Amino acid sequence: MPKIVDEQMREATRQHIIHEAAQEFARLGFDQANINLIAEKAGIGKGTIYLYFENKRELFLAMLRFIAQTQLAAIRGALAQNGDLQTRLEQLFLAFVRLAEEESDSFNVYMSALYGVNRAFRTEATKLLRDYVAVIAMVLEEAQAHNEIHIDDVDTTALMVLSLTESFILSARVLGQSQQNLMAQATRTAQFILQGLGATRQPEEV
Amino acid sequence: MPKIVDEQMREATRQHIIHEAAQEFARLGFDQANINLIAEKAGIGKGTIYLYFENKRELFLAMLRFIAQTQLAAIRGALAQNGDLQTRLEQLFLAFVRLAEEESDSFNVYMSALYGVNRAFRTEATKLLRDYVAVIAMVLEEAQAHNEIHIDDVDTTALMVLSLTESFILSARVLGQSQQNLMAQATRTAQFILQGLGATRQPEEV
Amino acid sequence: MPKIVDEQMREATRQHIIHEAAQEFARLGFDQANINLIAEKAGIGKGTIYLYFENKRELFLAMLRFIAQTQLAAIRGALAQNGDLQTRLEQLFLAFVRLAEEESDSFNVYMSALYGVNRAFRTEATKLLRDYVAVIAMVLEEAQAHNEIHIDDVDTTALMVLSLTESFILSARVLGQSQQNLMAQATRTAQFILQGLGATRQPEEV
Amino acid sequence: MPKIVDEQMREATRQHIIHEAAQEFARLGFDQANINLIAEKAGIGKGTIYLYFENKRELFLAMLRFIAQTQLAAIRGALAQNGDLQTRLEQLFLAFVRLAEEESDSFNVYMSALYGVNRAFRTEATKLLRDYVAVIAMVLEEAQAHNEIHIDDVDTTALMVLSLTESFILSARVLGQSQQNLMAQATRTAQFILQGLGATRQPEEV
DNA sequence: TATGAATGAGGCTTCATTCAT
DNA sequence: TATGAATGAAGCCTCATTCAT
Repeated sequence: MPKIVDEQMREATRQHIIHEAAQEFARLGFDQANINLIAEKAGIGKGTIYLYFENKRELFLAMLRFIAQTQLAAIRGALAQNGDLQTRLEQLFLAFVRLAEEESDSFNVYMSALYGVNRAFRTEATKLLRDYVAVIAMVLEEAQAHNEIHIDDVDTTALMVLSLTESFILSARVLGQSQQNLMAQATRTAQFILQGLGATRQPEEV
Repeated sequence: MPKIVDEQMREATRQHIIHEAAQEFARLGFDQANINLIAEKAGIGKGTIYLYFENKRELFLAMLRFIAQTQLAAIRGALAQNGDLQTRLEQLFLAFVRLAEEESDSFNVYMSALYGVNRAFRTEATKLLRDYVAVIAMVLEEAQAHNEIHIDDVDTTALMVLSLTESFILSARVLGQSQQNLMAQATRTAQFILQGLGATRQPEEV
Repeated sequence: MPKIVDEQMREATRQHIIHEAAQEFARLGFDQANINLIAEKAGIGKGTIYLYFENKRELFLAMLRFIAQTQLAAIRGALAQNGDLQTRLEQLFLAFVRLAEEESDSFNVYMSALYGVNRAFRTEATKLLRDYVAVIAMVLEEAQAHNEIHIDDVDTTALMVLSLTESFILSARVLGQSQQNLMAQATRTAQFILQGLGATRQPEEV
Repeated sequence: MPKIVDEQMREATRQHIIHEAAQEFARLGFDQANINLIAEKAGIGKGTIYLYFENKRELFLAMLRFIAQTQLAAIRGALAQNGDLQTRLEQLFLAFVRLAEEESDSFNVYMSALYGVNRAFRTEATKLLRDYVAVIAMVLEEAQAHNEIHIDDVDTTALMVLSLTESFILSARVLGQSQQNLMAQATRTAQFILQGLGATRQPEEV
């Protein structure tokens, strides 16, 4: 069945292009990134890229969707583990720190899309933001079911948790803090959030 | 002394160009914005812009610096008023909401620069971020002097406060929440922060 | 002998490609026509077309030759019937009207080639023009043998007859006249030509 | 008043570009013609051409309109002179021969547009065809007023006259006849047409 | 000082053609 | 023989920047 092999090859090439594209887009942004250079770095011909993506914009969106999947999977993985809310919030924080560091290209591209001016990209990036909020909301509801906390508006609170986590890391990176430094803040930030939520049983009081 | 008058005229024109540039840059981003169109909207010749700014990039940076000054002034103004920490944090929050709404062009441009990929712009935008942190740190230290709170690392905490505030607003806007909705969150967010900080006297307990 | 069957198959495929090519070339012209699309419409692979034709240009020329054969056969058929010159000129006119209508793709392609700018194509198209003139010259000579007319320069006159017939139809089509309208002009145009030739016995005087 | 000088300069440049464009379009056709080469031949920068014409297509159309004006003026001039119908038809014929020879670029471009496949161009070229027919129809009506001829459908007859004249010349050129040869056919073709029209007083009978 | 016509580098995209399977 | 994925030359067009006026 060469069909399946071909299909696998095609998908592999697609992923490869997306990977190279992410590097270029992260380095230069959408407009300054050069399709020809992406093709060259991917080791394929200029025209070949158009066999996989309709145009530059679609390549960017495909890359964005791929990044979103990857990042969401990482976050879901971090929150999947059992533990009390404090632990899970720490995991969330650490997962974001890791993403920002290890997938910094993706992270940058994603943030650019989210807070940048291109509406088409923002729409796509926003989907991931919603997914993040949903995942965190679910964690909060579980904590609530276990009487760890009591909150009125779960979604807004989830947004607050996400914002704090993400933006804290982003700002810290912009200000030049090391990954080491950042990770050390995990417990503290989780405490901050828990206390902010008025957790019924605050960890350090146990 | 026509020299001074000329100098005033020149500065006025400069500000005018920056103002029009901000609109275009906010609308389209750095790359998609068109220098010729900015000149046209500013009512000056295409070449004239280069008598005020070396090139497109310098125009963008000049605009960024202007925005930074304006925004920082707004934030300083909000925090200048007397009151307890809760009140001041609410003011900080409200000031950001207003900025995001009333100076949305500037706000967008600034966020793009901060989280975007162009290093030159990020460097400039980061300066504002540092200034923000410094202002908030000062407020926190005052509150500490008044025994309202006790915190170890003032700078990190200030960053946390800023991150939460700014990112919360940014995310809420991306998710489509109205200014009304946002403003209603001021008290709640301030409480969240205060509790997170482990404030010695939590407002609702009074 | 599978050899012959193969040869027939090959020729059939060739004709099929030419047929589809004619539609595309007629619709879009040589440059805008897309080889890949022609292959697709012909139900064969992109590469296969190059097993039958050296390149796009040769495909176009082959198509042109095929069209020329078809059209010349139609004209010969129209003029083969017995009758006086008036009748035969009417038949000639009607044959062109039919060609322009029923084989409009071919007709368009042919006219484009003849009056277009590509020298290679014009050369090929000119061959058909010469054949047309030759066929009409023969008819004129027969009429002369029957004392229907007397003309000095048979070739030039034949060219005149062809020009008038063909161009009249072409112009009428360009101006949007219907096939019905055009066909009604057959007798009149034939008379016009005959009178123009100074026919010894003009039909309407009989 | 630099405005007028500038306006004249601008128009001169425009005409110059059109002139160079006509050569390239006549030589290679619309698709094969190269905008960059046209600019180079016109002695201007690549981008400059777009200050005068929106895009390649508009340049082609502008050129077509210019050609149409020029050709129609030539034809009108030829028919403006007094004289009987025979003389005027000869002048028409000679005018077309001259156009085909002296303005062969324009003539080719025009014919390509008229009989080619690009609809947009055909529409524009058709306008000239209508103008031609109108001018000839006017001449025929004058002749009719002078009792030189009697015709029922002036427009159709005018189309016939135009078709014969134009196509005869076109075909003769395609077949390689010299301008000398062609011009010698003027009287003969005019007679052919007059007789075809059933002129009341045929020249050779006088 | 102010202008805007002119420039040309640069980039996305198309598509005829090739070639490994 | 048939295929279609891959190629890369080629070209239209944009726009930041220059410079003569």
